[in-house]
Amino acid sequence: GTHHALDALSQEGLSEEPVQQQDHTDAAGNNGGGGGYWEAGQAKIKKQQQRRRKKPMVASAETDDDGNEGEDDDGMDNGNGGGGLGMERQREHPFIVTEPGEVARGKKNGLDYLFHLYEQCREFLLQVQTIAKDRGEKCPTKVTNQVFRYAKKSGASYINKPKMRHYVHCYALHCLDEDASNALRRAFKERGENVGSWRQACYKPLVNIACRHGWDIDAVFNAHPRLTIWYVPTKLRQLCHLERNNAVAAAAALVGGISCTGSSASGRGGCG
Amino acid sequence: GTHHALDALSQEGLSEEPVQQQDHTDAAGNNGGGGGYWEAGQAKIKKQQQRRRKKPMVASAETDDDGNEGEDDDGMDNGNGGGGLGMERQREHPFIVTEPGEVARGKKNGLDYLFHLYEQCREFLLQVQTIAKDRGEKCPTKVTNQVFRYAKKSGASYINKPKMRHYVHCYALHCLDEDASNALRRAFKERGENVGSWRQACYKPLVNIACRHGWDIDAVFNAHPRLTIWYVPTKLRQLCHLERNNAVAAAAALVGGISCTGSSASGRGGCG
DNA sequence: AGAAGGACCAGTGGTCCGTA
DNA sequence: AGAAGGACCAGTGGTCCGTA
Repeated sequence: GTHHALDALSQEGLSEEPVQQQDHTDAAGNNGGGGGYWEAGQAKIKKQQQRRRKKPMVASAETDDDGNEGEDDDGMDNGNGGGGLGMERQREHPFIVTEPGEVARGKKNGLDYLFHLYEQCREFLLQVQTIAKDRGEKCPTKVTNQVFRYAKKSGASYINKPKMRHYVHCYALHCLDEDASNALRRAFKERGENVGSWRQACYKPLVNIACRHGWDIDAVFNAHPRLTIWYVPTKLRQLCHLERNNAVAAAAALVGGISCTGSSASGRGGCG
Repeated sequence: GTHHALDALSQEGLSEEPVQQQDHTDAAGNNGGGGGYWEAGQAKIKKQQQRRRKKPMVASAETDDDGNEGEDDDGMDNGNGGGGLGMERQREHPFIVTEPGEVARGKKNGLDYLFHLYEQCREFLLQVQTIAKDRGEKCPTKVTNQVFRYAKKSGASYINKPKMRHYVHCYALHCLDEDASNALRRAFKERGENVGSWRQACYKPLVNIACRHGWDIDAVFNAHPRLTIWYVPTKLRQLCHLERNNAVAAAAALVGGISCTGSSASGRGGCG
């Protein structure tokens, strides 16, 4: 692998939080009843669902650093029932908006490091693929749960699914238009914006790229070798769809009452 | 769609069975504990798992033919709580081994009809894809649960997942080498073999095809436009893997103690 | 307040086994 | 016995929300 100097950067001075322990006594179930698939992508219906509140947990303990203890098998050791009391689990430093090449100071991580995590995931996927092919098992083409599990088992405990999914579109912009990505970083750093607003701002240039490719954001992802292994984020997909509809409506307004020729949905309006 | 005269054939004189009703009171759960992913593909370990026995059900009722009742929405109506008593649900006729072009007599279905079901699934997938693209939702590339649900909703109640998965490799042979498939059908019909043994016999020629493509059965499926939408069956994948290992072992035996040059795993032995 | 990530949940892939 | 398919289950994709 091409393990990078950046790896070391994130390891110094991690934030800490008390370790939690989960009791697995509640069975999930409830596969009965309603909800069609088609409704899922629609509007905000599902957002209204009640979620069972997680009950506050008792602070507990486990030995951290469950890296490679030399198990020869790939079975997950999800035995959380580690030993002593009072240990604290580390949590990654929060990201801040940094310029390209800039190393974050203090208990922060920079965006070069964020993007490097995506490269690491890609390497883990490649390893999982190699193993799967060798064993004659089905071979993942995307960064799946299996890959995240493999990364964790390989000691990369700082990689996790919610984080990687959260920033996928930022990485996408970095891959697809590095100049635009760099300019955005510099602008948001200068304005003193936080990571959340930088992240939000990454959507728009991507929607414009999709526009230039007939609004097919999947095709955009699949055309890029480092991006094709990532699922297109739901929100980005929805934004592209909304903008396409806007473009279609604008085009329709232009022609007024004249009947549609059938090419308007894929017609080129302005792409931002 | 290219709806076919074969569709009608399966509709006359279906077998019957009493309708069952499922109570959803048992919650599944049990997500605690062991079992790593990697073990799943390995050997027969998982086969030993105990399965909870389903308790015998009370015979109940529902109105059949839940085809297009004119719902304008795609939500599943999985309300099983239909009306009158004493109705009986129909079950498809069993398949028999037929020659190409031969129509099954009596309460049987022939193999042309079986293969036609795969073409119908493909059409349903194409429709699902069209709808998904139009809505800006993620677009399936394979025949998924969603497609089976759509097929059922569209009135094709004779299509179901276990059946289609069961015979996928038979359809694969039909796609990849129609002459060999036809010859096999004729031979097995002549010998009076049942569908099960014909189905078993379809594996071997496919393994030979995989052999000629460097044992990459996924590549074989993906190279064929009508086959790429089907998941490679687990058993076929395993057979290809086993045969590859045999070929490697045989090659290794030939060279004896001489050190490996690294090309043996993909080297060409005989392909049957 | 802004942010990281454990853990949850609906719906999936896969196929067993109660059914006839 | 041979076969069709309802229904189950482990592990997935997706992300909420309790946490700090």
